[in-house]
Amino acid sequence: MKRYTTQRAAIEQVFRRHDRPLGVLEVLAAGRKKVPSLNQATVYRNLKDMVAAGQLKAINHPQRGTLYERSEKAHHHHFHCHSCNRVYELPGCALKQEKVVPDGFVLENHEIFLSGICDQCARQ
Amino acid sequence: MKRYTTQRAAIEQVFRRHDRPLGVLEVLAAGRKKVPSLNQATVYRNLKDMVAAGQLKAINHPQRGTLYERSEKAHHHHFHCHSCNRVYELPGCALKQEKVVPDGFVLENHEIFLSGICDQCARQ
DNA sequence: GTCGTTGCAAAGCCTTTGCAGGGAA
DNA sequence: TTCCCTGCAAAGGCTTTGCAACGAC
Repeated sequence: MKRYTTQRAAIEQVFRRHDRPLGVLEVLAAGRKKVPSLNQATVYRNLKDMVAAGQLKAINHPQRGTLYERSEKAHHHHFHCHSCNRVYELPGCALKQEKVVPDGFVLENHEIFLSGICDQCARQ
Repeated sequence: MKRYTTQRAAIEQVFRRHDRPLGVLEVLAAGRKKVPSLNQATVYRNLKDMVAAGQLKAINHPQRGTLYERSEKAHHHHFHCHSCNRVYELPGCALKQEKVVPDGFVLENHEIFLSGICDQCARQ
C-alpha cells in the first residue's frame, strides 16, 4: 500500500507553493527547507511516482532539461527567460492548426518552447 | 591551423547523404561505413567544432535528445514519428505570431516539436 | 618535423538502482 | 509488526577530457 511519508508531503508542498515548472534540484532545495535530510534519490523516485500517478507531468525542456509541473493545468506552452533562467507557463496555444503537417502524416502532439526575456528582467 | 582529416570528411559526408537531423550514434554508425576505426569521442568533438563553426546546428529534441542538422536551412520545425523514431524537417513555421507572449515579455526564439506518425508508417 | 587530431580509457554529469535500516499503517 | 520508503553509495547512460600515438601540412 502507498505510504504518505513526510518526504512525499514536502515535495507536494513545493509544487503547491511554486506554481511553475521545476527541476529536480529546485524541488530538492525547496523540499529540504521542510525536511533537511531529504535525499536526491528520494526526490527522483517521488517525482517518477507522481508522474506515473498522473499527479505531475514531466517536460523535456530544450534549455533546462527535465522539468515537472502539476498536470491538472490546461494545454499551454512554456517561455524560458535566458536572463533569470525561469520557465513560465503561457496559457493558450499558439499553433496554427491548419496545414501544420504534410499529407499522410498524423499529428498527435506538439510542444512549443518560447524563449527570450521575461517582463521582470526586461524592466531592469 | 584546422586540419581536414579523413574522419572529419566522413562525418561531413554523412550529413550530405542523410538530409535530416541525426543523433550522435547515427552519425557514428554511418561514418564507420567509411572510416571503420571512427571513434565516438571523435564524433562528439567534430560535431561540437562544426556547431561552433556554424556548419551544423544542435537541436535538443524532447524525445530524441541532441540531434544535429546542417545549419544552412531556412527556419523550420520538426516532426517526430513515434513508430520509426525518425525526425523529419517540416518547412515553414506554424506559430501564430500575434499575441504569443504576455505584455512586457520579449520573444526572441521559439521551437516547435510535433509528433505522431509519419506517412510511411501510417500507410502500413 | 610540427602540432592539431585521433583512439582509448578515465572521469564528469544526471539519473537509476541495490541494499540495509527506518518509519507509516 | 509488517513491509514500503528512505538515505546512502554504487552503478548506468551520455558526454567530455587527459594523454600518448598518429597523420595532415
